[in-house]
Amino acid sequence: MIPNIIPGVRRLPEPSRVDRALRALERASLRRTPQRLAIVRAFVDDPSHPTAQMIFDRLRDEMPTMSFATVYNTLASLEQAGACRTLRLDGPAGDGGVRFDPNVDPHDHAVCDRCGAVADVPAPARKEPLPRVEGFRVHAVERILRGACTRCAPG
Amino acid sequence: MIPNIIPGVRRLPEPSRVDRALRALERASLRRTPQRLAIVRAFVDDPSHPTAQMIFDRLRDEMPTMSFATVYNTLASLEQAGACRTLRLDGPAGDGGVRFDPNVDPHDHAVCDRCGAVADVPAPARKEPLPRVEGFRVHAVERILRGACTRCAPG
DNA sequence: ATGAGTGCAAATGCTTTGCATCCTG
DNA sequence: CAGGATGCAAAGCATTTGCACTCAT
Repeated sequence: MIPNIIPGVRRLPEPSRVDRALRALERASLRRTPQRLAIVRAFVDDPSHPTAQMIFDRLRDEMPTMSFATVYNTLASLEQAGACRTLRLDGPAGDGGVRFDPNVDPHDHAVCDRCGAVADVPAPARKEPLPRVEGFRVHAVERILRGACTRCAPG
Repeated sequence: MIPNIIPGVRRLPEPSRVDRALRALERASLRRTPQRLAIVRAFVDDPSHPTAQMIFDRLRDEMPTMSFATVYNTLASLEQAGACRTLRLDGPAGDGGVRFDPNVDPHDHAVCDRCGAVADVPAPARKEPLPRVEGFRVHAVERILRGACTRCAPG
């Protein structure tokens, strides 16, 4: 079943996303097992940045033997394969879990400090140069936009 | 495991920081107890973004009765009082804990993907306008600079 | 038959909570 | 003496691990 999402609406499955993930699995020489396929389908088009728990819950019905460990393993594999990213963005309202983001294109995250909702925000059109930091080689910049969603702070 | 401070050297205590924290406590009508004072002194000048565990360990010697709960309580109070900030920035090398940052001035964080070290990076001089996001009211932008410290990736 | 993948349960680690006690105002 | 603060231990979670079993190559 299709769970709660916050500001975004659940997009209809885009075959391209599922395909992209499956190709990533193949590239990493990982087998296309029923469990992995189910996990991929369960979250690859979900913009709500679900936790492993949420994904696990979604799959209980259609695949009652699904194991928690398999969810974690698969998500870790997908991340290694470049088919998803992991986030930790708990703020004041955060629930402390790792969240999985099937969107691997560069983008920021808007996080509601009150309800913990997360929304993707397209990266700025003009890409800025990586900042220089002494003693560091910067590979990427991750931006979290903290605030309140209109549902929590209307008006 | 506790990653060490990377580029920064532990600064000598700046009375102003301790004072600022104590004033924040006062403003929040929180008592200046020996435990809180010790906790403040133990991390307020530490740029390594320690975890509660690290702070607790530091205090074991000078205050053997110190309780873990008190460390958490005090740090939560300090955060509420605006005297510190909490971070979760575990990446690939992250150890999963909440980290405490006594620096409440606007700044970014450089995180080493290999050893988990964290360094403060002064915010860019020219401040950019807050990005507009539909369905959100953005209060602040948090930037994490992912990369490798020169200790992990020399040259 | 070899090894990847899975499922179950137990273990781990960080954080929070409950509650009795202590202390300060 | 009332409420804030502390200390201790236990409870809660999310995540990881160990191990036996299954299945595909």
